[in-house]
This record gives sequence, C-alpha cells and structure tokens, in this order.
Amino acid sequence: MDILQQFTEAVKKALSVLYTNHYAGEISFQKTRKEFDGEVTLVVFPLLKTSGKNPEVTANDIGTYLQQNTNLIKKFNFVKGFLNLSVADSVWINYFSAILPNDRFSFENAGSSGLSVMIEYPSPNTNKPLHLGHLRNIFLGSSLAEILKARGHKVIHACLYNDRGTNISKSMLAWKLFGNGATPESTGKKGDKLVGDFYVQYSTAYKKEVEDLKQKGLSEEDAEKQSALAKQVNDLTVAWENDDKEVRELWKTMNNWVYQGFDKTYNSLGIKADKNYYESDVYNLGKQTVLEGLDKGIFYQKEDSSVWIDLTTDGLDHKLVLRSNGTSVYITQDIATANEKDSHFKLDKSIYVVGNEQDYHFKVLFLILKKLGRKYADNLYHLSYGMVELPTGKMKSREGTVVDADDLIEGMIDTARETTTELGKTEGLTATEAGNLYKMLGLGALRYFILKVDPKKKMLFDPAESIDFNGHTGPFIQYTHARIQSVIRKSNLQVEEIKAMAIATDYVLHQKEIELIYLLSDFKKIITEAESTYNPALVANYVYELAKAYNSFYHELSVLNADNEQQKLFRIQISYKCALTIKQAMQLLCVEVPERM
RNA sequence: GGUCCCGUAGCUCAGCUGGAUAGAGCAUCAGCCUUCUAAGCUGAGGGUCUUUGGUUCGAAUCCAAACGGGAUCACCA
Repeated sequence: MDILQQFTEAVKKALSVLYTNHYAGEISFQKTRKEFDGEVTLVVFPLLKTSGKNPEVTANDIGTYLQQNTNLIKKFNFVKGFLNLSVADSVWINYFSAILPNDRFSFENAGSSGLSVMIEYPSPNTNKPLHLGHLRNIFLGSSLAEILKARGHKVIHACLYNDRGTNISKSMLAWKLFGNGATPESTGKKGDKLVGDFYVQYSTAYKKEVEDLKQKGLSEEDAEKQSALAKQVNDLTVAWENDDKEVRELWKTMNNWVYQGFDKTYNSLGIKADKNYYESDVYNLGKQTVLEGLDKGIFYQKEDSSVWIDLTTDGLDHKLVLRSNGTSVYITQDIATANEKDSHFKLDKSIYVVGNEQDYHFKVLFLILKKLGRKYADNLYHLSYGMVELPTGKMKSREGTVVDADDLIEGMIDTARETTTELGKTEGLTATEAGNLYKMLGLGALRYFILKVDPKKKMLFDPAESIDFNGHTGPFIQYTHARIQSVIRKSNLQVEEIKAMAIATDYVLHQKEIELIYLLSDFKKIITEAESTYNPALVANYVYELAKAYNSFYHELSVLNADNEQQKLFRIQISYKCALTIKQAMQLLCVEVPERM
C-alpha cells in the first residue's frame, strides 16, 4: 500500500479515537521541509475544529497516538501546527520491496484500460519545412502518447495535413514564376526546404509589389487588393478547386516533395502517424453537416447565402461556417475531420495538440459539435501550448525568422559529438555506437529542454545560446542513468537476482536512502497527474529531482564498498530501481538513456 | 474595444487544488577526482513572487482592479 495512504488511514483512526467531533475533510500531507526533522508533515490547522484544542496540543495528541498505536513512525516533533513525522524504516522498506520487482511504472495493474485515445499532431501546412514550433508540438504529442500508453490506453497517432489553399498556392505560383523547373533532385535541396524557399520568394515579391503600388499613391488596402500576384494565387486556388489538371499535377508533385522532406525529419525524431488525414480529402465534406445544422436551426443563412452560427449566448461571436459561394472555411473542414475520426475509430478521447493561438477556434469548434448533438463532442480536448519565441519575438516563416527543425537537430547532435569527444568518453565505442550516443544525447538535450517547460507557457529560445548539457538537462539525467548502470555492471549481478534478493526488515536506513525511496514512491502519482493535466513537464521535473537525489546519494555513500554485504545489496537494489525509474520516466518523454556515456 | 493567456533571483524555469524562513539550473565566487563515470558533488552570494486592495488563523498560490507583455476576435489557415 502507498505510504501516504497508510498515514491517511492511521490519522483518520486517530481522530475518531481521540475526539468526539467527526472530521469530514481530507487529510493532506506534505513533504517535511528540510530544516525540520522528519519526512511527512501533517498540517493540523484544518483539524482544530474537530479537536477543539490549540495547534500544539492537537499535533502532540496525534503524534503520540501514532507513536503508541501504529508502527508507522519512529518519532515525531511539532512546530506550531505542523506535525513532523519520521517514518519508520520498516515502512520504507516494505514499500520498496513491493515496488522493486514492478516493471510497469509502479502501477499495480497496468494492464489495458480498454480506452482508445487519438492524439493529433503536428498537422503542418505543406508549404514550408518544420520549425522549432513544430518540434514543441511533436515533443508534446509524442510524449503525451507515451504517458497515455503507460496508463494502459490504446493510442492512435493522427496527423492532419493542411495540404491545399492559399498558402500552397503561393508556393506553387512562385515555383511557376521563378522556379525554372527546379526539383529537389536538380537543386539537391530537401523537398520541404525547396517548397518553403518558394513560399518565402512569393512573400518577398508580393511585399515588393505592394510597396511599389503604394509608391504610386495607393493606400495599403488598395495596393493589396490590386496586387497581381495575389490575384494569381487566388486563381490557382480556384483552378485547384475546379480540378484543373495541370494545377492538380503541380500541386501533387510539390506536396510529394514536402512529404518526402517531412518523412526525413520524422525519421530523425522517430515519429510515425497511424492515420493521416488530408484537408484536400475532407475540405468539402463539412458542407453536408452544415446543411444538416441549417435544417435543425442551429445555423442560419444570410441573404448572400453564407451560413453562420450565433454563439453570442455562449459569450462568443457569430461565426461563418460556409461562404456565400458555398465553399468551406477552416472550421467547416475541422467539423468534417472530427466526424471522420469518429466514424473511423471508436474513440474515448480525442486530443488535438495545437498552439494556443487557436484557443478561440477550438472553443468554437467544440461548441458547434456539441450543438450539432455529436456524442463525441464531450471527449474532445485541445492541448493548447504556448508559442516558442526568439529574443527578437515571434518566429515568422514568411520573413524567414524561423529556427529550422533539421538544422537544430543536426546542431544538437554535433554539439553532443564535440562534448563527448572533449570529455574523452568515446573510448571503447564502435563508430555506430558512438553515432547512436551522439544522437541520443543531442535529441535528449533538445527534447528535455522543451518538455521541462509547462506546455501552457510560452517559452524562449535563444539561438545564440546553445542548449546546455549540464545542470537541469536531458544529458544530466542520461548521465546519471549511465553512471548507475556502471555500478550495476560492476556488481556482477543480474537484474533478476537484484529483484529477487530479500531485504532484512531490521535494516537501518540512511537519510539519503530514505530520500530516494520517498522520491520513487512519487512516480505513480506523477504519471497519473501528468495524464490528467496533459502535462509531460511534470514527468520531466520529477525525473530531474530523482537523478539529482541519486547523484547526491552516490557521492555521500558507497554502493559497492558499503560497510557490509546487506547494505551493499540493498544499495544495489536502490540503484537499480532508480535507474529503471529514470529510464521509464525518460521513455515517457521519448528520450532514450544510454548504458554508458 | 471584447475575450483569453502570462508577469517569481542578472538569465531560463519550478512551486500555484492556500500552510513553516519562496526553490532549481545557468552565470559569478570558493572547495572536492590515488575510492563505484567530475556531463558529477558540496558551499556562498543573489528575491518588494509587477502593484494595490480583498477573503483567511495563514496568500507567490484564491478574488477584484491597475500596470506591463502576448494571443485572438477574417467569406485566411
């Protein structure tokens, strides 16, 4: 049984025995601050009404009761209303013995939950390469997927490609105007990069055209309206919608270049979707649903025959769902995709990993689906995350001020190589092993750097400052794992032997050992919380605490040269369990840990 | 202007379902490799938790307002 659960029950019992008034509230414990003796602290202030006594007396009552009637504590002290309990070694050891052989994230029954969850990410546009913002999206999505899996859910990775429309037309137009038939092969460029370059070229040319028109005395608005380039983009989009053979051909070709480029990036990140959706497939499907809603009176039609929904009673606005020419807008397509997902899979939950700039959009989307009476509407969740900003502000693809995903990944791996070589840690590694290690460390540093920040918050990335490999970082945690593995190897014990050894119940624990068991006991709770709050950062910060505590333990105490055999074996067990927990926690962040580094 | 998010050490971030003297990392300074991996450990300095009110025995945490920053409110996606 969980340690705190034992204490909760004991305190409840104590209250019922000691006092006549019934206490109906929650019993909550906190970790004892390190300047006081003990590990578990009960704040007695909320219990004063029940006890009818002052804080000190109440704390003393309860402490004395626990001391005399349970085997849970070895001693206690109280300061004002804080009852600090020193947990009995046997409690720690029993708990540790129970979780030691458990390989399933410390969950008692981590079998299948029977629930299916879809998680959609990163859903890029196909007119430009992936950048740092996509990386945050991918890291969050793939990590959350691992967390859901750890909880026993079936996870379906989905990705929606915004593969048509204005943005893609811009890249196509620039290719036609300035491309001279360029291909990835002829230029040696990665497909997504090539297409992205044309997108930027379009933006530059367009900006210049508008500027020229303004020089001729036009207002900005008029200049934008009169832009010949913008008109050509629009023509291309219309031609695409009219199934113009040539346009469709070019569109297909350029999108395939992009997909090939994306696949390379996905490969280096180790991600793969189970199901892809394409806007070009669904962009007209939403229309039917809108007409259905119109019938039901959920939507209304204006004179120009555009269709709207009035959400003012829900504190939102009027929202267009169908253009006057009968074509779909963005949200119509999302309605269609939601329907598609529901009909393809039996989903208990469907998560969209999308930046917080679309908070309003998803609020509206979910509300519309609910008003349409879609049963699945209650199972939709928008995992909204903050933008990644540069010191100069927001990244803008159009202006080329983006941190390219491939460049960043490559740079991280390079740094890992340099650092590892400098530290002389490549000895005894084959070229392949070394290569894998650099990748593991470089990607680990990057992933951890991004995942340790609360998803909701915007985060800053300074390209001038390289991502650290020391301190609160992925490599620090990876290093700790490798260090423990080295100890385990030298112990000459196999994992099964370590797991099977019994611990003497009269073993006297060192404070550093207690700290580790205490932290290990939090793992389950952290995963549960990370799932319910959709927040991998909780796991990231937890595993750092654990690694830090282990290093402190490692420096203060010797494992293999312990005072006696019993102590040595126990410390090997603790080390093993810490390494496993680090490995599993990092797995939840999609970061691999090395056996040596 | 309406709505939403954010404001904690020089910098990057934890802590936020109210609890003790607010924590890490980086950077700075001082120590520790003849002992299990120094990508490590130990210590020092560094704070008006943006401000002002309120609720409470108790507020970084909850409520309100102000200030500062950001997002969004398209027949764009």
